[in-house]
Amino acid sequence: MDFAALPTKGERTRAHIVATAANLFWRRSFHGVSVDLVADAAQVNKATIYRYFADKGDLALAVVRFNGAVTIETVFASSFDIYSSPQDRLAAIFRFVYGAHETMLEESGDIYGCPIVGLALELGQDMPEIRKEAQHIFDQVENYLTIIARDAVDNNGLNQSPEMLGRTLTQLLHGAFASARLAGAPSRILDAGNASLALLGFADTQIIQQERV
Amino acid sequence: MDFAALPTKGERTRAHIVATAANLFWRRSFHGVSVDLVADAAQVNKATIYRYFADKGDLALAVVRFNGAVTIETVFASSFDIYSSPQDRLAAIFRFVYGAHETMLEESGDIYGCPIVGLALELGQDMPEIRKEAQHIFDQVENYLTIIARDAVDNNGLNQSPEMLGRTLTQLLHGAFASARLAGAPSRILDAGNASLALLGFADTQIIQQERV
Amino acid sequence: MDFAALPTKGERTRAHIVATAANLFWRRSFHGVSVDLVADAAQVNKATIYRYFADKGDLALAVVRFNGAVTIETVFASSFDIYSSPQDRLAAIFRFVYGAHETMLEESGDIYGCPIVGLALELGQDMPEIRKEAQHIFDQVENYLTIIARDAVDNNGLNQSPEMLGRTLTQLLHGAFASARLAGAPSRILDAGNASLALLGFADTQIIQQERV
Amino acid sequence: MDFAALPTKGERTRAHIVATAANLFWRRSFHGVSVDLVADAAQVNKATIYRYFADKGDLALAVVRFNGAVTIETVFASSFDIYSSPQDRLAAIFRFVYGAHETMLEESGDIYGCPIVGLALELGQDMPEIRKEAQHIFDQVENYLTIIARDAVDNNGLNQSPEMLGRTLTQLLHGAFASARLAGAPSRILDAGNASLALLGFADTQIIQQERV
DNA sequence: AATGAATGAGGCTTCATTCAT
DNA sequence: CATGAATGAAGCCTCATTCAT
Repeated sequence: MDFAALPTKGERTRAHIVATAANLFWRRSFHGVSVDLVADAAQVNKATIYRYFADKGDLALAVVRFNGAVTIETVFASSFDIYSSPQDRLAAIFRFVYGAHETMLEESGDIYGCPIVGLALELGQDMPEIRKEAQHIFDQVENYLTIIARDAVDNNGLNQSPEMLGRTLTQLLHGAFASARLAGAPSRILDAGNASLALLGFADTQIIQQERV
Repeated sequence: MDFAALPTKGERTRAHIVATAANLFWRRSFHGVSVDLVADAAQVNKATIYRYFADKGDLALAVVRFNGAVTIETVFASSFDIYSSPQDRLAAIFRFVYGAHETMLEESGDIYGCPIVGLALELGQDMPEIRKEAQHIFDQVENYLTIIARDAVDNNGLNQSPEMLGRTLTQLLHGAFASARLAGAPSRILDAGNASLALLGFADTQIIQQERV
Repeated sequence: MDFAALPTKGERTRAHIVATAANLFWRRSFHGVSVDLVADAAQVNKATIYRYFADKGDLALAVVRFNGAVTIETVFASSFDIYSSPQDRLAAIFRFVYGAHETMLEESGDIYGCPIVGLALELGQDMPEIRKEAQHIFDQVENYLTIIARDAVDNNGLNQSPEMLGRTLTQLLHGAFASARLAGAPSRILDAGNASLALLGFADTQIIQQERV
Repeated sequence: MDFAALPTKGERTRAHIVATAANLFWRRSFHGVSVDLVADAAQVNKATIYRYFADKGDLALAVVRFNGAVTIETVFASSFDIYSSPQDRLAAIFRFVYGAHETMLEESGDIYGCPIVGLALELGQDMPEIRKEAQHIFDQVENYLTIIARDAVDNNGLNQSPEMLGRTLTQLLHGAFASARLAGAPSRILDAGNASLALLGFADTQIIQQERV
């Protein structure tokens, strides 16, 4: 994510375009954003975009990969780095997602749903690679959540398979995004987070919004 | 849904256009389907579409309403009509959704996700009415699921609020669609269904695919 | 060519587009003319062009067919209708081509070569249909010229095969267009015409420019 | 044509670009080849091309000159060097052209027409210099063929002017290229060659394909 | 109630060309 | 001498929409 650190100027330009497009596609969908608009927003000539991406779909694929990398890194890996108990990790993950939604709502007055699923739904039919990529990302997510589930099963002596619990947690996370977007309410993320904790036997733990500056 | 029963020819034409568009938008997204294509598929002149709908967005709104009505009627109301116990009702709902996914996969080789959420995600930004409508539909869904949760809480003596459980069930259902679509696997619906049953304390009950003709 | 006689309005529009494009492609080559320009020249919206032609190449194909039909009809068939002796027919053909070149030069200050060969050379590689069509047209031309050759062989007792003579006449006609275009001189058409007559044993006959109004 | 012999590296680079472009323009026409493609094919940076040529048209002009020089040298001058009788010279010229067509067909599965006329037809309108250059080249060709015609007239006592015969031979050569390209048949070159010999009174001589390795 | 025909705007992509290194 | 990077203009095509019948 540290563009300035990228070796060549070209790679920096490319990364800048991807980040710009990621933001736009997230807010307005793939078809709602023209290549012209991406170029304008990135302050780059349209032809420059085509120097780095074969076509608009190729850009979308790069965006999905970018979104996936950012998500895994900043949400999951970092929660695992900071915390070690399953309840802390899970709470951290949902706290992060919730915080992002709060910020989103404040800054742009709206809530946009999961940027990976959004693109995958819109383009999945025409671009199988995009769906493959999204699937791959959520396999990773499920892996993280399954680890949490396994630790919870061990700690709390649940008699459910960690794998199934991991899958359920993943689906709940999907549902959290969808319902937050439809209702326009970040609190739906908290609902899903608390339900997830309850599911793993941490009924006492509640996700509480951190103070944000 | 029984078009032939509609009084005037105009109403039948209109309903036919909506049903055709619903199918196309579902499979290929809103922007992936041109008005020309809808006209061709419905075997209707393009100008006829504009006789019944102010613009393409208006058609999309009608499609969302249509999808909502069909879903509530054929999935939720009908499950409630046939069954009375919470576990039977829940199982029936998921069995229906699962069956629809199996059929979808067989007939078109792919799985398309929730048609209501799909349109809401794609158009939510530009057409608030559509998101409102989708929200309204899922409020009804949540109502149905909350009733089931309440009965389960009563039956099984759970110490969770039916409202929160209803919400969680709704989110799990959202997640079921998303994950089935990404993975291309109808079994994800069964996973969510069984998790839902477990959540309500019906760990013994399993949703099993009915014989289909 | 009588557009007003075409049954439907659509067919007239289509024919008008083809005729306009034929003229432009002839003067400025296929790639030298944009679809926008064709639309402007035909006083038709660009989208209207795409209502009648799948793409620009499809329009070029229609143009080649049009050019072929016009050529066969106005040059060859009509010369055969009016005259019956081989030398009269051949002279009429070349007189017509020569006259067209003179007019061209007067009206636009330049000479454009054969519109069929021009398009075939430029597009033959990417559009085999176009070359096929051009080949078909010149097969017809060769047929006409072979008939003339056969009659000449009979009349003048030449000991060459009419088929080979027909082919040579066809090649000379090709060369006449090329050399007239390169030199910017209509007289090259007369040269080829007189050489053709000589070839068939009509050394006395000379093609003379008719008085033109 | 011996690039390695060129004094400076720059001249070699330039010559290499011209030769590469000549080949591409020949096969795919001027507008069908982008500067990018020329750069790729020549394994040279695009900016390097603009170091040696003012613009793409300038490159085309260089290509026409190159084609002309190669043609005159390898086909006409060399035939005149090797042979002295008119029929041998003419036969050698057509044999060469025919052989080139056979090779072309074998190596690339297609036949491309005269590269000089092709460019002149496509660009003649926008670039008068190119047409001038092409005209100049074919004046030289006509000179060579007129010399052959003159010798034939002397030898065979024909009562036609060598100049007119030279012109006819030139036009037949043009027609040979055009008809070979349209029909995709190298044999059309032989047809024109034999017709040319017959025209000069060498009815007995036939051009026969040489054994090629 | 329905249709064939037409349109303006805009989308995606590519091109020839130049700049800075 | 050569290159990686960038750009403005233009090209082809499609879309949603309307008109006249």
